[in-house]
Amino acid sequence: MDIVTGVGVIDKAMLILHAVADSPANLNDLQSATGLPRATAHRLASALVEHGMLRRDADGQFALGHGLVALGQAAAEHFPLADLARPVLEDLRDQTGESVQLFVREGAGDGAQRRCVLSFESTHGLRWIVPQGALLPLDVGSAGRLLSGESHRDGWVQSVGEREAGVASVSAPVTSGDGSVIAAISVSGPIERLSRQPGKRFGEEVVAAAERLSG
Amino acid sequence: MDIVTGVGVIDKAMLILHAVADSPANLNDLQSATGLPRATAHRLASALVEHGMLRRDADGQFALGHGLVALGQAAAEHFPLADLARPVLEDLRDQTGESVQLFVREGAGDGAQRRCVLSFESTHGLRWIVPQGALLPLDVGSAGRLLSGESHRDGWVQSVGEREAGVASVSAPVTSGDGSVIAAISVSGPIERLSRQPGKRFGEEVVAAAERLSG
DNA sequence: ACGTGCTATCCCACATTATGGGATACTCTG
DNA sequence: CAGAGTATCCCATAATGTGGGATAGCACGT
Repeated sequence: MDIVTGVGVIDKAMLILHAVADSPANLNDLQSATGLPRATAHRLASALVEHGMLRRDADGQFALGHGLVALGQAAAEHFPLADLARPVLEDLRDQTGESVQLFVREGAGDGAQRRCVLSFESTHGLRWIVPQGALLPLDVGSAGRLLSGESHRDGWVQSVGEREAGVASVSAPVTSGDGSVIAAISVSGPIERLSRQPGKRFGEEVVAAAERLSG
Repeated sequence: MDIVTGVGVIDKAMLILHAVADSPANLNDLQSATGLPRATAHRLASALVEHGMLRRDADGQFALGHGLVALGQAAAEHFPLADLARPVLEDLRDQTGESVQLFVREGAGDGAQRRCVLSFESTHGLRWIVPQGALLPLDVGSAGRLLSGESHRDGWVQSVGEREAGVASVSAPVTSGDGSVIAAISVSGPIERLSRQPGKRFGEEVVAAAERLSG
């Protein structure tokens, strides 16, 4: 087995999925991308094909399968927040002209992270992009600190050049009926435009958007 | 182990995913839906949560995870045919007023099936619905027989009450540059509207749509 | 407050399951 | 036809996942 022992089949299967996620891959690509032995990679990939998580494309390469898009759709349907948030975020993006995102906390305890569920890009030429589905750390960035429980005096939290140099952001919490934070809305862009006090600049707008969603 | 021995971890994981796909489920639901022992279901589900394929919702229930929507999106991006087909199918639906679908063959040899990649519903009150992502048999239904290699003299294949009583359909092949069949476009609806010769009624339209996509 | 029924989570000896090195079968290309 | 680059198959080995049961946590009703 690999140097790292104690990894389960599911972990290996996920390695394969993510290796294929970027672009279709043949067995050799899989092997080098995952570090798995050929036979193992082949067996797992074949099993995933059987279940529609992967497919063989015209060239015989492994690509993400159609079962995955079906499951992905189902997943989106079972998460109504994203649908509700779409128009709100779009409005916010138009108001501010900057990139806006919706983050949710994901994972337990120490390994917790935040996931960008929704992302609309700034209309400016110089724009800061967070891809949908991206996983970001929980301890840096305004939305991250917000989701990790940091208090927000004015309804928002800001950060300047914290997670990424040159990027500033303001975030506000989306709360459920009982007041618990279930998500965070974030406006982010270059410091040059957001200034060193992004909260002053866009705090009100972000909070308003977050409140439209809360409840 | 279960009565059915020889099933792999991945198969069990997929059981769990599909059990959750319909609606969020707690551990007991999972247990009865999958037939897996509690401990096993719990361990696998937890592993899937770690990888973002599942998540714990507000009630602690297992639901489809955000990682899944990200992968699903990526999968859709890597399958350009679906995007190209969208406007074509929409036009076809408007022309015919009936439900239209795009099918691709999936799986090898004996266990081959067809997957509905795209589905637009008829505007009629009485409509025949094939959900996106659905897996259908390859040996019945016009699109099924088409994808399993049946010849199509007039450019289309029809079926009447074959897979489902009361439902008729016409399908035409989408071919790649070298003439091989890579997908099938299908118009289907109640026999009352499509008649017992759906090919005569909508054959031309389906073939035209399929040709717009081919190549 | 206490018991009761429900659930999620953890533990550990066991053997079923996945493993992976290597042999084989394909499929192009020159 | 030789040769390189593939995918696929095989099978002895042991590492992995298993699952019965024990524990912990939670919510409700008496």
